[in-house]
Amino acid sequence: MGQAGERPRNQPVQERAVLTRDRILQAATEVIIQEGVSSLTLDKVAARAGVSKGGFLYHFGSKDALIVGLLNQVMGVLDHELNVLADGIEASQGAFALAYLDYVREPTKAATDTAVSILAAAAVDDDLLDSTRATFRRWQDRLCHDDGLDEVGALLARIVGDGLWLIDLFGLAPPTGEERSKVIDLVSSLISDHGAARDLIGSAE
Amino acid sequence: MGQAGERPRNQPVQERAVLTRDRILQAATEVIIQEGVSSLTLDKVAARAGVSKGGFLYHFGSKDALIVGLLNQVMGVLDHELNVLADGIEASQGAFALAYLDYVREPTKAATDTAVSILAAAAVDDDLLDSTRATFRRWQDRLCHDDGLDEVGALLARIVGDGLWLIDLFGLAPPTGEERSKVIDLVSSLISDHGAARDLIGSAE
DNA sequence: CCGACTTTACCGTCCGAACAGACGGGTATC
DNA sequence: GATACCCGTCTGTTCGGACGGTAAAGTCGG
Repeated sequence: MGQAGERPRNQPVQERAVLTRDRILQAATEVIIQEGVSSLTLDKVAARAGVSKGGFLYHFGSKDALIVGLLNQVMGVLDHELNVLADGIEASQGAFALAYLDYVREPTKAATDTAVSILAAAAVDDDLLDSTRATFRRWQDRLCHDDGLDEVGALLARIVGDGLWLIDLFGLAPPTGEERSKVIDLVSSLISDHGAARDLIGSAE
Repeated sequence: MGQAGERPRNQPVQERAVLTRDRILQAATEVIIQEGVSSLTLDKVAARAGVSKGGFLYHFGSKDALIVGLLNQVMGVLDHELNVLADGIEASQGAFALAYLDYVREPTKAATDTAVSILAAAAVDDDLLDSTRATFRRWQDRLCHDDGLDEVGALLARIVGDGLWLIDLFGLAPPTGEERSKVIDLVSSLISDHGAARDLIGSAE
């Protein structure tokens, strides 16, 4: 059997319940990362979480519910980390965009988990991604409006950020740290300098 | 039943065989697009291709083989279309990079098929993507060397190209044609103008 | 403070459906 | 008549999830 996360006894029920829920989510993430999306079965997740199948189904009524739970949790973490990163940037404008880019400077655990969950959702049923899509739409809005960026710069930041992130996920010849950072620096300076984009377009045609 | 693609009779065997093969690949692609990756079963693909299950297994010995075939075919198409596009661009340098960007100006069928196949492969078994990864590595090499671009520009082109493509795949708030084209134009002019990138980096720090 | 009751959190088993792949053929083409 | 191409059926297995049971934790009247 997989190493069952120890299940604490003699605790307030409500508290223990949420811990079990978290253990299940954690177990599911581990299964996907280690064995792939197709190995994500209720039995395997339950076993790894140290819970019976019935116990599992008490917390998540279906496999779809598990995946939605996975997405909600991990997207929440991502959103929070992005906010923290944005707050730590002292730029007058474009702080969120710079954070968005800085976040993918190297692959992080939360980003990987999210990507993995998205992949699982897409593999099972496309509709499960609806709430995730809403989050991305919110990020796009925030990039456009809250930061005072021009729309092209905002979109560029998101494409580069998401692009790197998704390239990492599928392992499609992901760039290593050196060039990767240079690209991020380039794009960062591009969107910080308001007139640069327009000048370049003008000189091109 | 699904509309079985008509199966031509009275034809040279070899020719008919390859046609059947193509019909199967086509049917598999349609199933994934219309019903999702999880609905990709041998029975369904065989029925839609107008072939018995045994007939299917004659051409593809396993489900994995089907997915690999799917990837190889569609990546070949993509590679070919990219080359055609690159040949039609009269730029002195960076033609392939410009083609790479131009290709995702709007989502195309081949790109969608590829993405969908990649998703299927990733969902079933990560290793099935190995040959696809090799193709991306070749593209990256070509972007770097054959075009005389600087490495940062080459990488930027690929990140933006792949980024847009993958955002489309998952429907993660994909940008519409207007802004999308502006971003592509911006990046295109950036990588065409050799000194622009360096100037921007210099002025930023 | 104490019993009776309800609710929460979880267990173990069972089942039907779906699926991948094997096999033993048939038939048209060379 | 050999062989490439294809058919139809069968089987073992796997997986999702329904279900009945149970022991704690919480609630409440007396």
